[in-house]
Amino acid sequence: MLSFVNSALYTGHVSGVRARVRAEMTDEIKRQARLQVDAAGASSLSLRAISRDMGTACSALYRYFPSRDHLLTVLIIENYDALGAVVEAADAAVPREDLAGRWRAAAGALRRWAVENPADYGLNFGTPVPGYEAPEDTIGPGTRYTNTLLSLLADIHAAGCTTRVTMPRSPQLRREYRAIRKRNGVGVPDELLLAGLTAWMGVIGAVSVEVFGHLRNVLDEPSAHFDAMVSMIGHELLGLTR
Amino acid sequence: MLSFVNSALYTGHVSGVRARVRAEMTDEIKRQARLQVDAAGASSLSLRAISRDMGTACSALYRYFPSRDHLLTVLIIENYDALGAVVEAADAAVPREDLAGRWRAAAGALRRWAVENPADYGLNFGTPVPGYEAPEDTIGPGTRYTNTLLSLLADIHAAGCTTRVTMPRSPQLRREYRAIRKRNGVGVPDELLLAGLTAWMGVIGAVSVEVFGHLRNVLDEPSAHFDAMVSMIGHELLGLTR
DNA sequence: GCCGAAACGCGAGCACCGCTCACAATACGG
DNA sequence: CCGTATTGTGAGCGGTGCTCGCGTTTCGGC
Repeated sequence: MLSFVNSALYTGHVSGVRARVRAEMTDEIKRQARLQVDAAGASSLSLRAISRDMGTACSALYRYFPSRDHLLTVLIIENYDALGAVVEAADAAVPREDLAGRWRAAAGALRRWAVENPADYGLNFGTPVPGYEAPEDTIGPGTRYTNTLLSLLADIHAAGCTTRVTMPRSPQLRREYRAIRKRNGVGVPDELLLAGLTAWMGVIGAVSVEVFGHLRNVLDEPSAHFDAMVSMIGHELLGLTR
Repeated sequence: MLSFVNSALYTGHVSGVRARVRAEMTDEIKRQARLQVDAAGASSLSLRAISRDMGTACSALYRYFPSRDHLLTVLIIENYDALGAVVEAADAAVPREDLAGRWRAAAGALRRWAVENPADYGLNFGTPVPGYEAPEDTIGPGTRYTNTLLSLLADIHAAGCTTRVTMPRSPQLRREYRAIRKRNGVGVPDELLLAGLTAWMGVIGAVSVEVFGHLRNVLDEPSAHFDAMVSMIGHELLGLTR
């Protein structure tokens, strides 16, 4: 992790005083950056402010992160990783045969992480900077939480749950789904894939709408609706009969 | 519209040379701002760059918009209005008794507007600035496209369509839905409200995920999946039998 | 028609930002 | 032990939002 960042800056040995100090410094920069992001959002993250808080020259930070964007990229990667860990843990805490419970747990964990870390959620799932191409390093961690959902989908299929969802006659869409199956190595039928993608987008939409403040004059306590929606999606779309 | 902005700056009569020039100037600023937002995103909107393009002093712009945030707020309001118009037109272009067609048209119009104006969509539905409270003026236009969906929901209920969705035993959620009915004057039963909110969040999630680039390695052409998802939601959740 | 007041355009200026660079100090490895 | 690579420093460049005082222009009431 973080390879692309440090490889361009530091190629020395990992042992020795210097390497340890460097690691501490890097961690402290990230810690301060996270404080700023949580306090005032990613858009107002300032390397100069970090340097002030740390008592160093602002130019010194560029020895550790080549640019503000690279620092933000590292935070994004760590966010994806943290979200992935949270969703995986929630899924793993439920007996594997309780498919509806696992679905609710995974979706609820995603929402809880987002609500507890709104700025981080906004950094990863909000408006991207135009022209900002997600570096390779973000792809791996970025698929961690979706892989949990995909595995759950595979288990749903393996358990013999059948969705009521029907697939439209669209060769193009069938080709897309075939590519997804091949890329991820899951043998989920088209209907369940359609239902699963819809479930995923529904959760992302519900969380985004809540975290980004669009429910202010709609729902007082969005959690009750979220739980009802997730259960309903599991029942009506994913075919989880209980 | 724009009342809160201009009321603090200009209270003169609407006739006369000065008022006309002022209106032209205001429009030109907004035009240039929109060019910048579309080109490089809202985060890099610069009043100084606008002043350079217009050949005026940067301080002159503050006679028209008291701050960069106010200018962005005006753009947000206009975006909500444009989105509302697009969704309303799409809904109105379908025979009122074709409920499934209206649902597909409205959802498709929202997505099309978002895909054609990604920066604008990001400005309204993406990461908000922490601490940024949406001014009163944004609430009205912001509910325009949701009102279309609510009316459609009411027509679905009036047409006798019954959703398969069942409501959980949650007094709190029932209270929330009662408040929504009272606030919007629609007599939609709890089950259909749950289905409708889920449908809305599903659409927002699908569009956000696409526009914000999270489908890059998932779907080559998201429109096919979006159409399938919207039809499926109409059939399975909203109870549109055809 | 005139004259005070309101609105306007302008430029300098403040504090902040990301980022670069030459230079001095330091720790490491051969 | 000494050359070299790494690090910290401060000045500096061009950019940003925003403020303020000034002179000019336009408007509205007398």
